Amino acid sequence: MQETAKADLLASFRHACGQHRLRVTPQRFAIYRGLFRLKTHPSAEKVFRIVKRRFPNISFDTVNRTLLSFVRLGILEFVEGSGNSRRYDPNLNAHHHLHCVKCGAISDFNCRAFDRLEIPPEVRRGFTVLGKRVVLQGVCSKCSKRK
Amino acid sequence: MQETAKADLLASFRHACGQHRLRVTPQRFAIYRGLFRLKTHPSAEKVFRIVKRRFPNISFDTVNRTLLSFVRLGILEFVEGSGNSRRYDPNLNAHHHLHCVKCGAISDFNCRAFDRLEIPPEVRRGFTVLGKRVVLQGVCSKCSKRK
DNA sequence: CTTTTTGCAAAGCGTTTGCATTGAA
DNA sequence: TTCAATGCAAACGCTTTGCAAAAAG
Repeated sequence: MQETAKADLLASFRHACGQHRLRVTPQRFAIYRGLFRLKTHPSAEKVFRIVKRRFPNISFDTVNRTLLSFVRLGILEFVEGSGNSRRYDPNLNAHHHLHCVKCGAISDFNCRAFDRLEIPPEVRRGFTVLGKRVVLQGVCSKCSKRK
Repeated sequence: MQETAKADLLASFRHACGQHRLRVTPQRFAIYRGLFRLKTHPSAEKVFRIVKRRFPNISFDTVNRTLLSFVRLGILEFVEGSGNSRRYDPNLNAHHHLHCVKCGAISDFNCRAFDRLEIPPEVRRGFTVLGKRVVLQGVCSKCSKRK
């Protein structure tokens, strides 16, 4: 069962790489696998720590460069963050974000009404829209409690 | 006319500072004035260059620290940006953002329908909403032309 | 007079680059 | 065998911190 899942993942990874003339390396696949286990919006550092557990010799630079490549491939997206380090989002389905202004946490929420938003035609003139998201700024429950 | 505008701006600046026990210094006022001349989403570096034209001795650190203070005061907001340096937004009215994924430019657009979006009650449970914005990712006209 | 703020310098942190070595195709 | 990818180290850019001197209240 687990093995089948892994084989499927590898197949789809090979497919994605093939389309973009990217070589299939064990490091890249380890990063790819690691990403789909995460339900968060990790920084490169975070992905590095996760992948390092299974692949102790991997270097931070490889992780960083691979993440940038994956964005180009469309496997990942950058996430708008007002903080220090760049954050990535492996969830390509329609969803929306909550930004905690205190701790910097980014979490997802779903809302069908938001998904259906129509972009005004004037905006489309002069700007090619690739993605659409509602971002709510505020204070998360952890930070509210911490007072 | 210009002088009146400046006096009004100073009065409102004094008011904002008074409410937060922040001292009124010429540097801070110069930064405050500079911000309201800008229609963009500047980085600290950009604000520094603008303010330095009228206040040549000001240091970058003062600008940087002042911007952070202003965010605490509510004069400014952080802007979600997927890039390198932190960006600020002096426009506190309801508006929405276009992010160019190529050059990192952030521009505003207005849309009454977006302004009126109702936030789902389940989201409000557990998250105190302070701001709401639609963010569109895409390619700006300059980058489209540049091919 | 007291306390905050400024300006400068240094430290810190994340990201990017250059290059020799390794490994995929 | 070729050329891209890796790992390492150094460079870089932006942000933050510490501190003495200057300025605000």
